[in-house]
Amino acid sequence: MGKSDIGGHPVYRTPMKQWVLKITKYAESLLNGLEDLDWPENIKELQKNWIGKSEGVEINFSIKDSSEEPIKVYTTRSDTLFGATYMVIAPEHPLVDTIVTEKQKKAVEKYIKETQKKSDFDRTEINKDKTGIFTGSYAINPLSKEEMEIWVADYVLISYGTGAIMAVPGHDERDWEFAKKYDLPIKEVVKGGDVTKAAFIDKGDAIIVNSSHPDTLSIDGLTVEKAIKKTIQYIEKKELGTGAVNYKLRDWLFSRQRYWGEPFPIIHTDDGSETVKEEDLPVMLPEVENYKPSDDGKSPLSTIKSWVEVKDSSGNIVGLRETNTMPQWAGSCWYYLRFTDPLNRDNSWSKKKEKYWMPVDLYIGGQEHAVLHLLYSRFWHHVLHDLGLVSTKEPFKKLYNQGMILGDDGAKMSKSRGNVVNPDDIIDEYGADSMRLYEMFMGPLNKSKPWNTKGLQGCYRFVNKLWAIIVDEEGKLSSKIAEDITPDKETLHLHHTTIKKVGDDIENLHFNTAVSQLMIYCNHLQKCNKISRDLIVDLVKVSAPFMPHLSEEFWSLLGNKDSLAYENWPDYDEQLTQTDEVTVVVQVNGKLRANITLAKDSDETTAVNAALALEKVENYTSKGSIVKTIYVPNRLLNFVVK
RNA sequence: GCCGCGGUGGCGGAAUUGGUAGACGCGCUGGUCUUAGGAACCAGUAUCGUAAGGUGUGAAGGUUCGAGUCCUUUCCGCGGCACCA
Repeated sequence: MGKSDIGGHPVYRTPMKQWVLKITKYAESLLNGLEDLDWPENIKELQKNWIGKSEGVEINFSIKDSSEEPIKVYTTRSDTLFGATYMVIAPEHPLVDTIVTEKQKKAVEKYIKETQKKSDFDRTEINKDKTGIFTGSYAINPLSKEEMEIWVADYVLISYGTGAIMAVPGHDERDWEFAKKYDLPIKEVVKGGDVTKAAFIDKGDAIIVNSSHPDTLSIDGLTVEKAIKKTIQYIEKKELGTGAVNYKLRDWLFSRQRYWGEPFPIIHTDDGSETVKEEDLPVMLPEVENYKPSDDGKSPLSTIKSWVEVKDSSGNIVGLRETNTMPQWAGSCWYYLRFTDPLNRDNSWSKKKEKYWMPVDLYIGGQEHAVLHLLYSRFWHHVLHDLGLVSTKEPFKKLYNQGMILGDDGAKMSKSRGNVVNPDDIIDEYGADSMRLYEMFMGPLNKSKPWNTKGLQGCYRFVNKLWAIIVDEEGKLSSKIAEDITPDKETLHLHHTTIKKVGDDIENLHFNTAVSQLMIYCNHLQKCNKISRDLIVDLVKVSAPFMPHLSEEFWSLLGNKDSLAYENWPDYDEQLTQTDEVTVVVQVNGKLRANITLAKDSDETTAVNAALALEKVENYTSKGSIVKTIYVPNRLLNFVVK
């Protein structure tokens, strides 16, 4: 038995009445909604797997010599029905009691008791040795008409499908393992493997064998896919079962026995339960000294009599408040909606504001929320949408996962490893702008990357460099900066390229290359003796997202009263981002041999002539004859020589 | 086991999407300045080679005039799921 982390108290299982949200009703909706979202593929995949849709068929297996209702099983592989040689029902299955024979009763009861003792973890441990017990009863395979032993085993879960399976040991690894252990028959019905050695589970183009019976049907020779279709058709026609869909997604346990959490607005009365009247909402937590758990495992709220008891005007107790509280998710599932209208006292949000702001254009968050938060809030939003309370079906249009900053040893930061970097210390020493800049510069936003204080120092150096360009030693605007300067061609080119690239990179969340461009530009400006004031104005604006504090400082030094935050992004001249001379690479047989500088958009003849005039190139081309010339304007010239 | 992501210098990472691999930064080497240390600045820095030149994006093949980028096989690392019938 486990012990609690704090205090080392024993942990045990106990049945409790809880609140559950029926998220399973929205499984299909949540799955379909994923399609149009601009989310990372892996997150969509995680949600898809979490929902775990599977399509198959539910089939009734009648019990031999019994008038009891048949056992219903769920399978996705109805093509292997002829290979089903035994059945297994979960220990919790309601039919266990009625099926078990007198002779086996004791053994089965003992087995069920044992499984009850196991934790969920032990029961689902994959490498666990499978256990089970024969019930003494038999079922009839509806297609092969053969008798099948019915077993109870805890490798079948009551919570999935129908809680009962047809076992096909030839083509299912779990069933194969179980059949081997208990010496149950293994039958090959899909060709391609050796079922005496292992279950053969490939589907691909595999062909069905040993699957016909004169009184039912034959699927021999069909592919798995076709056999599935044909068997389902037959099963439905003969009313042996129906097509069915299953999801792994479970209903959502939504109550906690804690103080901190929204109370459920429910009052229990002698006649049942009712919701708190709208004018009495919200139900607030009582202010108390002690919110430690109670001794009996109930919510701490249950011990606060004055809060629990709801009285009418004459002081009679008319009901008792629900004392469970909601989990943290209750807030995180809809906070973004409240953000659209945070001061609204009458409603959670107004339709107008919701319509204006929603959906969230870009949601940046960690990958750890891939399934829980991001699935739960989608669920709430779907429900709200169905209730007509929000205007979009999906809450978050684009999702982006930022990577984690690791310790300088490349491992996740943790106190026990001693590799934690405290931002406050960094900010004290280098300033918030240097830290921000470094975090942007480290690498792609979505990648995890190790912290490196040396790298941060590089950014700190850059910040100082920029300061030195703009500010003189007395803290005034540098005398290098003047109104009447005409920038040279190179400076102008760099300037416009920088505005363009930084803007584009921000748009694409490529902050690291945006910073790099700023560095390139500043390295150049540093060498200039005179700099036009106009250029500095723009530079300060494009630096602002990366160094907001310093940029404001520069902005005010430039004589502005208002915040830089109100400025527009500067324009750039596309013409000036281009150069009129380009370097064209000359290759011979794909190997780099020389560079030539040409006027922009030169034609092929000009390029070829310029290239062949070079001795370096000529040396190679003269070794044979030029059979082909590839020219990519402004880029490359390649001679194919044979 | 299944699904997803990723392997580029000593390190973090660039590469206009098939067209000069290594931008920018760190580190390192040499230099200027300095009594010295630090800072700052200048030059160099994938690798083998004195050079000419050769080789290089985890590995092996393939497509192409040309591959970090596309295709096939394979190895390694990270994340998620895991008896879901």
